[in-house]
Amino acid sequence: MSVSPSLNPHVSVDCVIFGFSKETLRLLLIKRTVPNAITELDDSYYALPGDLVRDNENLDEAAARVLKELTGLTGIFLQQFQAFGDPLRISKAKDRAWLQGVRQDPDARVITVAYMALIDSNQVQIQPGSFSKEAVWLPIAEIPELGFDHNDISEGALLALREKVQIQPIAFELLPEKFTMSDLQTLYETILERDLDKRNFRRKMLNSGVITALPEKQHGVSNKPARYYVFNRNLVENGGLGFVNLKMEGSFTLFS
Amino acid sequence: MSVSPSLNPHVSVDCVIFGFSKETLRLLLIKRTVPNAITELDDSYYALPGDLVRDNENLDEAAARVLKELTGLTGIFLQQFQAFGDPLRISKAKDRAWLQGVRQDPDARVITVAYMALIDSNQVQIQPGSFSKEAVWLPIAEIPELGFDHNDISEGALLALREKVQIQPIAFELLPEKFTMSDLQTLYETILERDLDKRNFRRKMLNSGVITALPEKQHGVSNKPARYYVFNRNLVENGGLGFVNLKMEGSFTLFS
DNA sequence: ACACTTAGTGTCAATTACACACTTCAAAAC
DNA sequence: GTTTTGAAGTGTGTAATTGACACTAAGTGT
Repeated sequence: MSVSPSLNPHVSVDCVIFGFSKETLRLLLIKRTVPNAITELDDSYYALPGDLVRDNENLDEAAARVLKELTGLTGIFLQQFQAFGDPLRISKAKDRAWLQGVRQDPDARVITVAYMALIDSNQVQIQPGSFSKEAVWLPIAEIPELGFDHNDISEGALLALREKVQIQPIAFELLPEKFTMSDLQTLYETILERDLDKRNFRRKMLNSGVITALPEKQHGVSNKPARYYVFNRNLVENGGLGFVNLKMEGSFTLFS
Repeated sequence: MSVSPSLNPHVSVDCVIFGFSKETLRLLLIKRTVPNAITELDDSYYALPGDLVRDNENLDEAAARVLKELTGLTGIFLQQFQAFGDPLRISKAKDRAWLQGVRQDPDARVITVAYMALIDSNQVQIQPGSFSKEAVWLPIAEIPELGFDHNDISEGALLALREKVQIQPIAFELLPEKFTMSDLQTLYETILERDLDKRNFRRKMLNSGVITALPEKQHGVSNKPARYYVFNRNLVENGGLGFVNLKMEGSFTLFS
């Protein structure tokens, strides 16, 4: 039945790493530098962090390794969302130049499995060296042209995030341990790209049981200090809470 | 940065093909026969249809090819849902025997991208020869031990289907062109594994606008004949309808 | 003490969800 | 041709949820 292809593809993982700071969603991107054959100056461009999957590791492990090498963090939210395997996804000149630079066959096909990661960006210290001289948090509205098909992958991740956030309480992964109700609302508004009513938001969040109020309040702010909350990680992860459903405008629900 | 693994993995696609008949959800599985070194009789076992991805095709094309070779059908609902890449996913003796039979290195790693397909099983005529001497529709409750990690993949597909059905009107893909309201309700009840109220179901389905009543009714049934309906494929695919949201027991909705 | 800024609070009307039982229609049985 | 059988089809009242909406509270800075 199956005829073996002439050359096996390479398989990589790429991580779309989301962070949230200064009221914007951001992606953690790495900078790559490649020689430009014409100008003889170096070109640089951004790409998603990723790597080939190694012999002895599974896909989740590979993605976790990439994330750890770049950020030093482990145990963070990381979820596979789509594989990308267009035979022509490596065709830009600079991508080929980069592959040559890392001594890989630039004609080899690479199939990649994309993951999305949600991290509290304040907690990250970029690890020197491993992937790139430089890594930056770029607002999603300002993402330039990336290497390979990484723009497509990033857009896919954003759509996946928007869907997931409507079904599971995962947005908390983007906030620090303690956060205010306004922080949380701003985050949701940013991800969903629409305004939410303050009072209704509070009511539903509190009724849902996914967060707990702390006795502690803000200090040193020049206005009424906000109360801090924490995410009920244990309760949610142990199935104490079901499906979270963020109803979309124009939607309708089926069945009792 | 990245060290090339000693041997590139193979990449395949596997299709979890759902059908619905006699009030049960079924999977289309193929039978594989391999020599048993000890008994010298042939062993056989079931597996998901799949194949290696070819050089010139993308992942969706590979999955569509597998589906077409097996069923002769094109243009049917087919959606990627997860990649599986455990290094030990090929370890059972019969899987290795089968790989040897098709002249592939039984030690090579295979990473697979899994798709789920929804088809009207009445419409399928299994194509002879291509994949297997035999293909069968087995009720999901009666799936035996499959090759590779195909039990895991099937379970993943079922969970994905259950989630998708709550968000998008795709269950129709499992029914014939014309169907009765009871057919539809039974299908939903089967997928969701819970009973639904007849009157509430009808009301919401009709209000949702995803189906249209035909003037035609059943003939020759020994009870009150049911009306036929069709799925509004065009309306739904052109974005005329939004998010479909099937609220789960114990769920809660967030935000206005 | 006053200005400034963000936090925090309650109600009402409209919509949606859910529970629930009888009548209608056609064929088959007698 | 009357009766039996079995699934189709229909409506209402109650409870819960949604969504719109504006003022007071609590700090800091001047």
